[in-house]
Amino acid sequence: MSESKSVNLTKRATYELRQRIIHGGLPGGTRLYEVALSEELQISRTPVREAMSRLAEEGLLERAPGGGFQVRSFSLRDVTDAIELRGVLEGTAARLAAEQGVEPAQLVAIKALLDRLDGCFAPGGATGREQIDFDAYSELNALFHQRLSELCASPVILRELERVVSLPFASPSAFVLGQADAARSNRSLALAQAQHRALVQAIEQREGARAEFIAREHARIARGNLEASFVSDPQAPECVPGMALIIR
Amino acid sequence: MSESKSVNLTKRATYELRQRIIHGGLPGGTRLYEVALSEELQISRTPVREAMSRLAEEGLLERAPGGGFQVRSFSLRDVTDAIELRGVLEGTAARLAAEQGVEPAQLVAIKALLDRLDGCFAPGGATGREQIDFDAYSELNALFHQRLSELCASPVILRELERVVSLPFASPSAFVLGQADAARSNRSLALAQAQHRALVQAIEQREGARAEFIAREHARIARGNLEASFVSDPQAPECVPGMALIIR
DNA sequence: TATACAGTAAATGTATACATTTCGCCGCGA
DNA sequence: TCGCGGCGAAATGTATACATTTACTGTATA
Repeated sequence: MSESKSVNLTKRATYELRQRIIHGGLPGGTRLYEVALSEELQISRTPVREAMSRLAEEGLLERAPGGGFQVRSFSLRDVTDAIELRGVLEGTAARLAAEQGVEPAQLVAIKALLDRLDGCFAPGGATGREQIDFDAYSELNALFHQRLSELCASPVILRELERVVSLPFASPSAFVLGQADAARSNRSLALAQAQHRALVQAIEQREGARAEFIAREHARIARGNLEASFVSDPQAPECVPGMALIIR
Repeated sequence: MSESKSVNLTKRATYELRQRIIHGGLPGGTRLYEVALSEELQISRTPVREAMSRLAEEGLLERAPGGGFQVRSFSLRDVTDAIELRGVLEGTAARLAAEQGVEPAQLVAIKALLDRLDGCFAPGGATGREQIDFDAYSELNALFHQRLSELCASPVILRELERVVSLPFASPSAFVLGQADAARSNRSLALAQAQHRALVQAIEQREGARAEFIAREHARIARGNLEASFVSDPQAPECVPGMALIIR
């Protein structure tokens, strides 16, 4: 608990509320009352209000009709669409990067990331089953997607992409961790990594359409994993952050 | 000036600031100071602050590094990208609509809009040059794009689309009005209307890929008009709302 | 001359009192 | 029983005093 730093109260309130929303402390649809929250957080109404405003900007809250805020709730369809949207936007970024061409240094850097991602697949030894370092993969994967998006050098595209990705279940690494079915998980990640390589190759060879569609297909893995999560444990797949937001 | 209604002060401040930003009273990059603005608008700091927060959410302001806000400024490239992004998102909406299929009633409604758009092209009589009702076209065009986006029945997609379109120069009707070159303008609008029809046809026939790419190409008309505006009058094409935001 | 530091003015951040609006509840009447 | 209307509690909206942070500027020292 190092959140009670000397940073300002708005940030504290923002952080605290975000945590509660993502982890299910404030389920989707919950109305947030300024007075109640400020008493609970021991922070006056002004920063709490400001925090809510920022979380609305972030997409976790929505403004209620007669003023005030409530926790945004997402149907399974909404989540599917958000992932699809990420695929479309990443695809656009990749296409633009391919069309415009990218700095050699950036290509070198992103290829280095590819190699590091490969390093997460430890040789399985005699068992034949690879042991995957999920935490490292998850982190590097997020970084890879970030760098990939930056290749298009478009602040406008990047901004919207960041916005979509800020929804926890739509982020590229949302479904990496804690999948119930280990075998399925290994297959997903191997396929995903193959797509990562193909994407970089397409951009390097300036194949815009190919890059775009690989990125879209890549996002479909997440979509598949989401649906698998719901099938395997429709009750509470709490492994995935932000799952609490999804109404069942 | 009916803006000094009895609505609350936050809305007044939001409206007033938005107007100033769009019409160039507050050029891109301008830092907004709460105290100065609240004195000028005769409104206390709290609603002014709230208004700035909302305009940041809208994309017209950005949060400055050390706190506070400044007017967002857009390069020509940013505007181009925003229009491209609109094309991509409208394309996605159209594709999803085609893939899922839409209610017959909605198709009927949007076809009625197509007919009304046709009505804006008055027969040119003996001159052979059509007289176009630009204002009516502009309004119907905006409505058409709105309805078209709604066909995909996806709140998530619609939300992001609304966000992009809220940038005045990225809206579908941004470049309809006040084009310097009348002949060019007529050609654009006729082409655009042909694309409108093709789009609806593609959706009706469930041709997702076709619908997507027509929508993208459709947005390219706006991009072309933007570039034409800059070539014809690089100084101050004040005809297009939001043009003041673009740094030259 | 450049840099670092301190002082100060002005900005944003915070708390809170007060104003206004909203919404639900209750009672009255048709 | 249903609907309308007003009353009241509780919510958000607003103003403002005060706190804190930031950033600039001027000066002193290396």
